Amino acid sequence: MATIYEVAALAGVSPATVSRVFNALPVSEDKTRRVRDAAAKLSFTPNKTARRLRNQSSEVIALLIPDIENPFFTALARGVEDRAQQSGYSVVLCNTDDDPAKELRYLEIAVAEHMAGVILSPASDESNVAVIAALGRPVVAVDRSTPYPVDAVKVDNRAAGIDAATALFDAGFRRIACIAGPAGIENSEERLLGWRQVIARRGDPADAAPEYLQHADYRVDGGRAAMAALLALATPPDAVMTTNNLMAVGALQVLGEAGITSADFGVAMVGDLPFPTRTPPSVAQVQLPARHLGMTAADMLFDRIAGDALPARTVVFRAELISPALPAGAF
Amino acid sequence: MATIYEVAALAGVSPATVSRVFNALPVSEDKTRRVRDAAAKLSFTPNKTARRLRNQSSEVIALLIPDIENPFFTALARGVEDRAQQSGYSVVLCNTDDDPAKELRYLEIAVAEHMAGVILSPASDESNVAVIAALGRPVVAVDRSTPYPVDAVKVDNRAAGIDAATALFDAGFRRIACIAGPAGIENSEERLLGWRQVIARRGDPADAAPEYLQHADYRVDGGRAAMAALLALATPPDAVMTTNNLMAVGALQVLGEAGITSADFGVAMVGDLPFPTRTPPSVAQVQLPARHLGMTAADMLFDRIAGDALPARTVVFRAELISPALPAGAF
DNA sequence: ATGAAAGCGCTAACAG
DNA sequence: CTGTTAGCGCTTTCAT
Repeated sequence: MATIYEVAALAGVSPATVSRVFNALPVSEDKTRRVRDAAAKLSFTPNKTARRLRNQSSEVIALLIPDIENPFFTALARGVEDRAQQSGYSVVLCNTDDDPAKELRYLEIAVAEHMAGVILSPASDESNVAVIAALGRPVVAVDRSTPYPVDAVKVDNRAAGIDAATALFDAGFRRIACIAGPAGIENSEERLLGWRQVIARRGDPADAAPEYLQHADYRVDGGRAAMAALLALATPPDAVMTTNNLMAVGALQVLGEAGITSADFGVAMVGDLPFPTRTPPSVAQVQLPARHLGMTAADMLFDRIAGDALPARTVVFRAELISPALPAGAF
Repeated sequence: MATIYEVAALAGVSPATVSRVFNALPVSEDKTRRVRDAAAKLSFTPNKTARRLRNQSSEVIALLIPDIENPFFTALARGVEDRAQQSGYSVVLCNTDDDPAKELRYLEIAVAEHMAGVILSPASDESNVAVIAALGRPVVAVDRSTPYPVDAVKVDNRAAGIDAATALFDAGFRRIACIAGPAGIENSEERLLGWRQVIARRGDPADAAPEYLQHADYRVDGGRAAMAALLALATPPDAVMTTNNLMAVGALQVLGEAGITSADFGVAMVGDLPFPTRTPPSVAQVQLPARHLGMTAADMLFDRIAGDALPARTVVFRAELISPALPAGAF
């Protein structure tokens, strides 16, 4: 790894001039060429660590997501990455496991590593965004928001919940259960609210049971457990909606194992069924624009990095219902 | 952000002593306490960038994978991450898109950013591992190997291909097609070889057709296109195996759209069907220990970082066939 | 337009 | 055990 000193010596200029050439500052044409030649000969690459120490900032942003194994978040990550690439930034992907401690650790790393900014999907309301925002580093919340006033990109979760529940009602189901995410995760709470609203407005109280609301973690096994509990009820529901994609996968697995088909049982979800092998899958999906969320969050972050100092904004996307002709047969 | 100088001043010691305390070097108990108190009061965190510039190394490793949206690679990433966490390292996840140029860019970043090591799934045979290995930074190849002599963790791809093809034969299928990955990607070539071997050994030449071998990219749409091409043949196959998970998803989609069930058509894959909604899915899967690959690669990398200088090793895992009672009905 | 020199925050000799 | 000091490689005044 050659340094600017070696390049300077070879080119017969000062280190400062080498630096200027690599930072597109005014340098005479002649010297510019000599520096470039020398740099090429030595295959010189500016040392980013030194530059970072000097500048107190780097061209790296952190993306903190709760579950790297959830296709929703990987699609979101793709969106962020694509935009970052365009802007010459690298993305450090961190998996928080929805663990506030892990999240805090990564936020501190982001500070200590002089990252240019952070995009995160907060693990909880107490997510310590202040840690990083206090240092003047831009932060954008994505998919979930935080009490701390920073930019945010989300979907209209209430509407998404309403759409999912409505699709089941419209298909003729009446005892509609809901498998919600962990209490305290904002987007799940909102989607759940949409379900409640539809039940209250269109349902018959006789069709409702408190057990029709199940809470689970946001993963496949959580969906499985919740669905099993629902089927074990004295009067099981005749349909279920889930507040995310992976819990729907678990629910469908359990339904399949119980030999129940979509002729008997409605399924709707907020999110996209990941890697479906049949088309159309006989479940209603309220599709989330994951990739766009990521792209938009990245755009906002780069605006902030560029110095934009307007008050915090929130962008809300509307999710789109893809409803098959329910009921349809096997799932 | 306080510095060691401020901490030193407050504690009444020299900066070097502060440094020593934070690096667990011998310091008297009294001063240690004073330093810790002062550091706490100033909420001092060592500046990692400065440390990195000084040490020419950091506690960050890079993980380069070809497709972050493929659950196989996210599971692998989880394995790496878990081990890294245990060892106090952070993981920078980079998505190469199987693009050698992007890959090279990330490798150069890994060097310039003073990362402690790299785990990568090479995009091609020409992957310029030399760039990083030449600098004495450890590199471990995972899932795919490279001509450059570095540590590697892989699966027995030939055996996996044989297992997949054999499962279809054993289920009574005879005109067995293969949807292989891009030519030049080692693991696909090996799995394909397994298929060839089974066909040659057990098949009737009359049942074979050159068109039964299709090449596609490693993604869902590639699998779709290849499956459509197979179904359009004058004499279509009666079964297909794919050399990865996502292409199988695409193939299954097309079969479903064509109204073909597993009673008529066998499907096998090297890899795991991601997020299946029915159990057991009526396809044969040769399951890949993705997470273990990641964990093992990380372990090897940390060994190297710790100074292990033995000749390059390759660890090969054996994949495990999960075969349903084929044929079974709807996919 | 260009060079000399200071310093970002930390660690590792080297003295003591 | 502890303090002093010299950099790691780069950017940026401040002169020229």
